[in-house]
Amino acid sequence: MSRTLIQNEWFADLPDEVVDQLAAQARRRKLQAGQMLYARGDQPEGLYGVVSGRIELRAVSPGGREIIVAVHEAGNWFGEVTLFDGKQRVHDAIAETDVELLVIPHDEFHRWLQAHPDLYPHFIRMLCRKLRIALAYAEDLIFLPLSARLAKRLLALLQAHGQPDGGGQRIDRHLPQDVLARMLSAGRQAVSKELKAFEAQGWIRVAYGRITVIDAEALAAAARVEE
Amino acid sequence: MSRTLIQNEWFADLPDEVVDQLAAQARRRKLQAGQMLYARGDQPEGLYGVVSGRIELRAVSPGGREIIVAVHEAGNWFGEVTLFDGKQRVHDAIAETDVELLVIPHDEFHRWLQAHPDLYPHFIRMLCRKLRIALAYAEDLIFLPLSARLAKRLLALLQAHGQPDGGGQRIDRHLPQDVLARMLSAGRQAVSKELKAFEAQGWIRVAYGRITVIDAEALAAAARVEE
DNA sequence: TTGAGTCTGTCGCCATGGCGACAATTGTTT
DNA sequence: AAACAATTGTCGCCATGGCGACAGACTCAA
Repeated sequence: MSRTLIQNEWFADLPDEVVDQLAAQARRRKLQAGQMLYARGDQPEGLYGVVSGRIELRAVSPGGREIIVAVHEAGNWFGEVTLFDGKQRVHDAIAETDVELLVIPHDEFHRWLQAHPDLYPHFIRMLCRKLRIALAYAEDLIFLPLSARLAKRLLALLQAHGQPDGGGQRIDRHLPQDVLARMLSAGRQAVSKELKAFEAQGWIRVAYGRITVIDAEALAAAARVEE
Repeated sequence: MSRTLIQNEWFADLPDEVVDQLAAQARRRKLQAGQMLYARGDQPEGLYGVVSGRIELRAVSPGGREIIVAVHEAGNWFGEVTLFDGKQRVHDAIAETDVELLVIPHDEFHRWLQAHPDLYPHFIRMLCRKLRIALAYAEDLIFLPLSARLAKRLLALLQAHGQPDGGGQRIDRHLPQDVLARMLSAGRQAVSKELKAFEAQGWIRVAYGRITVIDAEALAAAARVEE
């Protein structure tokens, strides 16, 4: 199993030999860019780990508007909810790039888990973490204006993809503004406007498909709600 | 332990003698209307079960706007996330009426759970359920107009408090429109307008602090997104 | 039955932000 | 380098809904 994957929080603090048993059950799967891994409503297959590439989880409105709920890259595991409750998938999962996955089938995972009941608390904590994230996400939607949500998201992206660059940290991934907009469930034009405003403040630098954060402090303050 | 509480899904399908052991650990607590049980940021104490009365979980915006995140009444358990991850409380909990609670302290619960590791999957499923609810809630916020969210909420309230009444089902609880508004994180006036619109369609009857649903079918359709 | 406290209906103003349109710019491909 | 595709900046229109302000309606307790 890829080192990145087992170093991920999902398995990082578990004993090696225990993880290895599980790894032995994992299958590999490759997807091409644009391919759909599963759709909302599908029956769950198991737990997925991203070895390389990027998977987006999306939701689509009745009217066809599409938002990006989560992005999973090398080292991330996803699909835990359905892994544990066995019910239908909530989101669509699409490969944004060519992707290599590990798949741990539902039955194998649960056989393994039953053999290690001491690991339950670990996975319970993972679910709690997700739940807190979801609650915070909803709260931000309700309470924060677009500018603050954007600032927050930029900082999160910086966290995940920051690369030193000139006077600041570049978000080292192709990031068109309309992707950013769908992550925030906002309109592309509104995001463009806010980015310009941040740039005018000297907090970021905006280029074609690329953003550099110059003043992370100021962004953090804006995320708290500016005026 | 109150029958209602152990018949709740949290413990309903667990063997009686196992639940009784836990019940033996529970303490009772009484709150007066208006009293705060805990606030966001507090350290967790344990799991709470409502014996009688009503507890509201709330979130407050930086600007002081207050929304109602959840309402717990007789038979409900709450506080699971902090019970399992031991971190700070996410919401404020306020007694809306005089309230009688059961409190299962953190340590007792975990001692009990460790003695019954076969119950882990049960609690994992509970957390998954909560997570799905939170995700659906966020999605509704993003995708649905106020009218649809209102229709949904009315149906949920009907589910919990429906009483046959004349031509329909009365929501048998004191329910001023501004409470409804805070449940939907909307403004009072907007809710009033939508309620009037529903009434004009003949779907509900609106009275002082009281709503009667006449055509639940039509509401369900409106919840799906009308035009 | 009367007044205080609640609750509701409505109007009007305004901020946010969705969205179409289009021109300009930058990247990519051949 | 030329054509095509992707991305961005902006303008303008419009719908949603937040919110203050009141007036009127209702409830309940004294």
